[in-house]
Amino acid sequence: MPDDGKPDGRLIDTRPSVRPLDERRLAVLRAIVQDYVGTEEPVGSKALVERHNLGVSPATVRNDMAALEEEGYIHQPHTSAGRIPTDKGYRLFVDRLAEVKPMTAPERRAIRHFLEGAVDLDDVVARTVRLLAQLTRQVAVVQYPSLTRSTVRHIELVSLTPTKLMLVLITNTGRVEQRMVDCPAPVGEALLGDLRARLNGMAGGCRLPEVPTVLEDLPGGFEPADRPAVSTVLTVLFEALAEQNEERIMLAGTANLTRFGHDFPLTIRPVLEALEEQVVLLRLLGETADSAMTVRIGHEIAYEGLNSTSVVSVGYGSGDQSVAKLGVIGPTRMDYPGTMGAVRAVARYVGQILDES
Amino acid sequence: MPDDGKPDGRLIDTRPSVRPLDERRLAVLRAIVQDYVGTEEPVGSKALVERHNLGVSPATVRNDMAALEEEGYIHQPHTSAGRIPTDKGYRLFVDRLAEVKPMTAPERRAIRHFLEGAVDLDDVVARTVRLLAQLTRQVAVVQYPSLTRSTVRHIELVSLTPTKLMLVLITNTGRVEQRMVDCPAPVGEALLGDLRARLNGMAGGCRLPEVPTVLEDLPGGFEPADRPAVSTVLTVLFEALAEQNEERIMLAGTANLTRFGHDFPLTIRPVLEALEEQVVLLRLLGETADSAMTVRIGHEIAYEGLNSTSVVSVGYGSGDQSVAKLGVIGPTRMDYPGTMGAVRAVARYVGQILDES
DNA sequence: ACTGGCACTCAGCTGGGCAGAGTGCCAGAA
DNA sequence: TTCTGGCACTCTGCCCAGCTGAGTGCCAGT
Repeated sequence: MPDDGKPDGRLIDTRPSVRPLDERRLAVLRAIVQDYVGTEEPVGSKALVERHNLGVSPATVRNDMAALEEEGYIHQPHTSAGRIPTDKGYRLFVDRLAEVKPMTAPERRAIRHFLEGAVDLDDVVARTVRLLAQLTRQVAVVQYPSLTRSTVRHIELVSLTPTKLMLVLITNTGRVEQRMVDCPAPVGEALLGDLRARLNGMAGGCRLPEVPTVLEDLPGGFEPADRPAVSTVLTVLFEALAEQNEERIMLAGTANLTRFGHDFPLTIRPVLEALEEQVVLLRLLGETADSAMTVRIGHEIAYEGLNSTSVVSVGYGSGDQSVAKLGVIGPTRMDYPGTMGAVRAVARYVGQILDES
Repeated sequence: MPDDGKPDGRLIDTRPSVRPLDERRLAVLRAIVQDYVGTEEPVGSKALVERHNLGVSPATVRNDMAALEEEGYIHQPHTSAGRIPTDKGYRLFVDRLAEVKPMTAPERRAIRHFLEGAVDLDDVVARTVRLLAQLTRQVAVVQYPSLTRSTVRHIELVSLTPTKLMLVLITNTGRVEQRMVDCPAPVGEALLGDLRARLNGMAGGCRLPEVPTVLEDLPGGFEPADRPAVSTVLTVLFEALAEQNEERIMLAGTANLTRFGHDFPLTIRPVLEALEEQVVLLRLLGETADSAMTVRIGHEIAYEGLNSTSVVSVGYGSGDQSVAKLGVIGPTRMDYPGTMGAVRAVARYVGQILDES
């Protein structure tokens, strides 16, 4: 179907001088991507017209393909083979040619049901990551809800020996962090109780990043003799808060890497290496936009070992606040609409589950 | 070098009637294993005599090989190829022909130094598993120190709402477990303090499995009105203790799977799948003898997906008590002496580190 | 602007032939 | 009896050539 004058204010100039890709060419590209993703084999002009009914002849399609190749959207492994999409081709496909494929109602029910069985935060994350791996048949990554957006539910101090305390921080997302504190002087029960009460009174309900500001002046309210101990506790607490940006991640579905492709011994190695580096994964997820779904394709990914993969990621959270990210990693030739649908659906339901708990 | 009369009390009957494998044949088997592990290729008689100086001719070695094959220790992929060891051959090698290769002094220093940097239990385990993967160039598995052998350092109760408590259990191995408790009736501060004190007084220092016995009669010591709440807390505590047999595991070095062999797309898949199943890994480690090092080879492993791998595992712990297991998983054709040396050394040093903290 | 036809290219398969590694066996030496 | 050298045999792996088929680019014609 040709350009029949979309209301873009240029009805007269029906053929703007810059017309790199008309409708049919896009349709051809879309068809190439779909076929290649399905068959894993370079797709030729003849097969294309047979499988999709674009009402033109192979020769015409060949011309379009030549143009698409010229512009860098597809590429020929060797003369006289079919075409395969380039990273740029997938990019165009994702941006303009594909719609996120929504999950069916039974699928949605299954997701919800599966996640609802979780008993604690660990379990929620574990179930989510497995579910995502299974739905997409790819490698799934889920980041634990970050502490930076959560709030203090309770701070507990436990005396282990006269000078040794255990500091326990409990957040509203159910996460618990503990730290040892070596105090410079013995801490009595009275002081401990007082400190515990004041900590909770002042910081309870605060967002974690705000805690240092809120507690800044706390030592001043204590007897001079007690101040060193109080300061030590605070230091440790602040450290714990800061360190929480070093976040945890859970992984599943690595066995799906074996479905990567023919040449996979070469591709799979760097991917496995990348997956072992929490740092890499965290950076990967970190680059995800907060609300919208992010798709990074092949060389768009900064980390070299993942240049033959694509990453689909999105934030999830309770309410509309995103508290962490999740996503999947797969070969560039992946089913983008389906993957994006699954990722979106799972993110949505995890968010709901977190809300409820 | 022929049998020159070792003092085994049978100087006269130099050739006992049962002589399935004499010295040289064992030497041949040993040489085959060593070469095959090194080259990954079937090893022939000629190459053997060249590389190891068994002072005999290839023809003689051939005869020995025929005998070894007859007995099932080695096997020929096809006529006119060299031999490769069978699982049974590796077994014999490990049991009788190989010595655990001790780490060199610099290696030991490096291990120790690397582990000493750890800041908490998670970090110890994380470092251990990475270290082990790096040393052996295989997949490493480390089980978290089990709770069943550890003791109670502290039990903390925190009131979140009048009827909602948070129970925190801290063990001497540094592990922290928390549980929510929903009480049937409001719990006042006085009761909470009392309960906390009694819990710690009675259970502090106890081994975890003994805790239920020790605390059995606790509710009786409280006012009748408070007993339901106390019972609820105990129930949750006991649950937490029981659940801890569901232990955690950490994994590293999966990228080393790519060094598995030529045919690895087929082998690697079930292995990756197995590695994702904590249950499988736990059972694998569970079958490890408590003190001695265990080596399971190929089909000796109950789990089918791992039938082309070998597992070297050993317990580790503080003092001489084993609190958990660790090990590595690699192809059956692995460097057993080296791997065993590394596993043993790492286990030893983790034990020491745990002792110190 | 599209189509049919044509010549061309090239990967992948097939089959034959060859080299090399390795074996088993046997007769003779130690 | 045990080892050795020699010999014939069996394979796999590799190379080469030729063929087939899929796919292309181009061009002339509608």
